[in-house]
Amino acid sequence: MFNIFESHSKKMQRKVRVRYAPSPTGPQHIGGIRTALYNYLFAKKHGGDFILRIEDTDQGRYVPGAEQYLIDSVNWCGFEFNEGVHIGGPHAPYRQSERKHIYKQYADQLIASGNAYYAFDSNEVVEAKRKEAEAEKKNWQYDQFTRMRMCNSLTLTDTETAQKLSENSSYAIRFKTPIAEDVVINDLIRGRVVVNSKQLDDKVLFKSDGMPTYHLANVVDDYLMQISHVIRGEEWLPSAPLHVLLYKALGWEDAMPEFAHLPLLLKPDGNGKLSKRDGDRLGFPVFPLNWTDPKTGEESSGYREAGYFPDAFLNILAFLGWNPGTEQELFSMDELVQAFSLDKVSKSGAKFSLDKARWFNQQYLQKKSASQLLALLKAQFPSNDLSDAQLEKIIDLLKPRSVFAKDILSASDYFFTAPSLYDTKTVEKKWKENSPQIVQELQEVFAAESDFSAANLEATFKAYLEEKQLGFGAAMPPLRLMITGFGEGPSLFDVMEILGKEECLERMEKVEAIKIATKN
RNA sequence: GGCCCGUUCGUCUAGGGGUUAGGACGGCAGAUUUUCAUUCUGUUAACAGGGGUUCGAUUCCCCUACGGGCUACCA
Repeated sequence: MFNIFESHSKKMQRKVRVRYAPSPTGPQHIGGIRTALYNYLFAKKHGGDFILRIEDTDQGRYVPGAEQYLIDSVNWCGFEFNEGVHIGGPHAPYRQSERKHIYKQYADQLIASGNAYYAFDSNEVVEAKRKEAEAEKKNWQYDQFTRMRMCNSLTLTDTETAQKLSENSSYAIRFKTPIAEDVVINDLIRGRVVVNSKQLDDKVLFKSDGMPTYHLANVVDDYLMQISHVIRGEEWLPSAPLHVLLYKALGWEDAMPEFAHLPLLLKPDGNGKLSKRDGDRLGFPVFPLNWTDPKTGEESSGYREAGYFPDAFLNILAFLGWNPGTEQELFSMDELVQAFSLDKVSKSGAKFSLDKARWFNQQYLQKKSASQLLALLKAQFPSNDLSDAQLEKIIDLLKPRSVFAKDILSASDYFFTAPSLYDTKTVEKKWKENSPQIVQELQEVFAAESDFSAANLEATFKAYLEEKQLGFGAAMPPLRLMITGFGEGPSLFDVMEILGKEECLERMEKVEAIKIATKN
């Protein structure tokens, strides 16, 4: 007990160093980015470092561009690494393929200490064993119960082993899992998890191709890079006991990082964890940025291109599996860093909600000023001779009706082009027998006005209604139809003010067009 | 199959031995608005089931069910 306390407090004093360690097998989906984010938040909260390490020990699955994609994604979200493949650092290189020379010595060390052994069994032999067991509906694994019946340095004599090695026989190095030992993981999110080592198989640590497996490379690098906390997805929980055992076997128990296994992001439609292959199938992007598969050319859409703001996306991600325990929902990055805590991370998997995501973006859109949005949208507006002030007015008018910035763009057409088509439903419902006459009369009334401000237009309009004993419903919809082509939208007098007298009168001229040109 | 993790409104979640089980999204209704949207108000809806422990359990324990993960010389 005393010892546990001591080593615990020693760990608490360590400088916080966390890493995000993806395998470059394709674009990281939102779950991966969330893991990166939580690592970052945890690091910053504790004044620590955040490291990017690329775990590319499986050459067969390497996908070019995946690494850069991840870096671009993280940058778009607004956070950064302190060390990593792209920026270097005191523990460079940060790509495991470039650290290849490092791992063998630790595998050798494990063999020397009796914690690992050479396994000469071919893939076929092992596969055959599995198939055989499967046929009997049993499970077979290379473990403490079967290893003495296999071809390895445990069953071979030393000279036989030495001969095999000198013959350049293909071999792997397997971990010699301790016999029936309770392995304890004190997970920061899940609490105490105990697994008996007899359940574990003798995992390959070093592959016959000269590369380490994930397990070895991961533990070695975390140790060498002085990682204090391993924050990763729940899919790693089953191999955490192996990792703990490896730290012990390597004599690094005191330097072992703390573990925190994050809940998974689930598919919103049925079952299973969210995966890369879900692509666009789910009706929402699963990737932060657009991605084109270099092999198949298949394209997947990203949040950036879908129109999400990075700060909104960040907020959405942060809340998928974490909450501050207060009722605040909108968080800036700084606020997230302040509020983040691992013990507020939930234990169960979360399903993504498109509605909630849209709501977040809408909140962020409303918070942006017209000038901020103008900077974003100016180049995309159709060519026009409106002043920035007028464009900002348009933005302010359209903003409350929008979820994405691009919604403002698509709703602003009639400010730049006179409608040539008119909304069918509105025409059917609101364009009455007397509508042409009302529009014509209003045109005359407005033509007489020199003050084309929204306030004056409204007053004039109301005076006209008064005089003619008409209700709003008789005059407003037809007028709006003529000016914008739609049955709904922002305050029409504001629209007219921006459009100006000449343009408005011109649009009101085309009462005949209503009958021939409609749209849905 | 085995091992491990999980389970509060439809969704994200708060809470935690005694609460009217709270919030947000969505839905619905109403108010505001020339219309639409915004905004505001109200409303809808949950502790998987069964056993314990306890004066009392949704909260603690066990079992079951369900969901998920892992079970590769992939990560």
